[in-house]
Amino acid sequence: MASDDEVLLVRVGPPPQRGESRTRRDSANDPRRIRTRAAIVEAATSLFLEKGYRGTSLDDIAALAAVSKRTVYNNFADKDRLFTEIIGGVAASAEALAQSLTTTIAGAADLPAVLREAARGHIRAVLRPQILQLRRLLISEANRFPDLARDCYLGVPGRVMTAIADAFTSLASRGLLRIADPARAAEHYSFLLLGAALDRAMLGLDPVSGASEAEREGELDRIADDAVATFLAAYGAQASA
Amino acid sequence: MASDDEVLLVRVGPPPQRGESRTRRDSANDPRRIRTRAAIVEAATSLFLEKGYRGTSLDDIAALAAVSKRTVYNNFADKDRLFTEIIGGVAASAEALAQSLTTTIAGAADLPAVLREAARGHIRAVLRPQILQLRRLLISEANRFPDLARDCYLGVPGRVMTAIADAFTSLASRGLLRIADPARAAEHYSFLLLGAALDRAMLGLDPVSGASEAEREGELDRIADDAVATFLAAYGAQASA
DNA sequence: CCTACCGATCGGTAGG
DNA sequence: CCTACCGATCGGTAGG
Repeated sequence: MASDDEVLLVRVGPPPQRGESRTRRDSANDPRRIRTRAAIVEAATSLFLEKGYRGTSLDDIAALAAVSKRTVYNNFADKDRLFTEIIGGVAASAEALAQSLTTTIAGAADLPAVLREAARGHIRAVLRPQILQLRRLLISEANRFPDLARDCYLGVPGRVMTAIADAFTSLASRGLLRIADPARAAEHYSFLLLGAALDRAMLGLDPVSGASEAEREGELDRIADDAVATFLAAYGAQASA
Repeated sequence: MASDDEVLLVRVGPPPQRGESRTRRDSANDPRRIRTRAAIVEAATSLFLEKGYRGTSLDDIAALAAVSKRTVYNNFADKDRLFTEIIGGVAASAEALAQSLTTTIAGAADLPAVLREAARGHIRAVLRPQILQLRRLLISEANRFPDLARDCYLGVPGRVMTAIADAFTSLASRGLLRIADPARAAEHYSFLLLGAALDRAMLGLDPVSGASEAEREGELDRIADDAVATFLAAYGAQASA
């Protein structure tokens, strides 16, 4: 499984240009400014994910980034825009991570084995601490930032869902699955796999019950295998529904 | 289906006695004190559910309850305890609501029809605005109130899950289901039914896509029926898994 | 039970 | 003169 834990914190780069990209080009590409902005983004990302929107003050962000608060305001118009950019960046990273999960399914030869492998990776990706924090944060602030929550949902789990639905359609056309409604089948697959663990994780409970690391890994595998077994029993080529 | 929307706001009654229940018995049962406390509980419940913990000030609560802020502190030690009592009361009401959903399944004669009916009621109960707000609130404050979140989870969805598992065990012993792991089967049933709609609702999206009321009701029925069909295809007596 | 008020901290901005 | 950035502080409001 992927070990790129930092992929979620990278969003480092020049600030978005607003019109006057020609005349201010030099200052925008100033290495000092780029470094400063990256430090703010990194600090804000970890603080927002950990403490939420209201729980994070601009003083905290400035302190962690080792810049003055005025410097934060020189790079971001206000707290709302900073938050939106940060979460959008994390969601974009999560989206890239998610896409890699669904490419392998469609070409499956031994479907059960491939589905089990994909499911084992999928549940571990979704249960990564950063992803769980992102979900919690979007849920917490869905009232304050409804567009952000909707865009992130459509961008990450929504795209994964349609990718799974497309893969199922392809598998059905090859006679490997019996799918009447691909979108519904993708929902069923996703929540057979993720529902219980995600629900527990969102409420701060351990998503899996194992004590040791090995027990937890085994439990994750069992969840994935059971989900695939139930899915194939219902949607497999030889199934009755 | 139940139309008792106010069942979640009732928790009206004398304050919990702390030791000295004899000497202060009169003042604790004072009708004025009971009425005042009920007003505070009602105001705090609606504000906490709507605006969250940090978004609700004690001034707001006092104003809505038409009492002074000092009166709130005369009834509740601090904001944390007020919040904990409020949420515990809402969860207790939700628990009572949930229990009624699972009693009918076990004695099923026509299992598919009974499951469909139970599922249609179940998803509507979970998607009630107050229940969704409670879930959102517990997720948002799971870091600040970990014990509360855990207790509410074990008390409401956890008990529903075990009740479903027990019903499945009974149905399996009568040859109507093929269940190897009742707890897992209950998870699969629950999240086939609720997963997608709950996930969308948590992020502020419409859980169902219909525009008119009738379309939304039809979509809810379809979600329930599809979940039951998939579940029975996998776990029904004539299924292969 | 109310008015008044506290230590602290919030998001945002002043001058240099 | 420009920029990026600083120390200090603004007016309001939080829980208590």
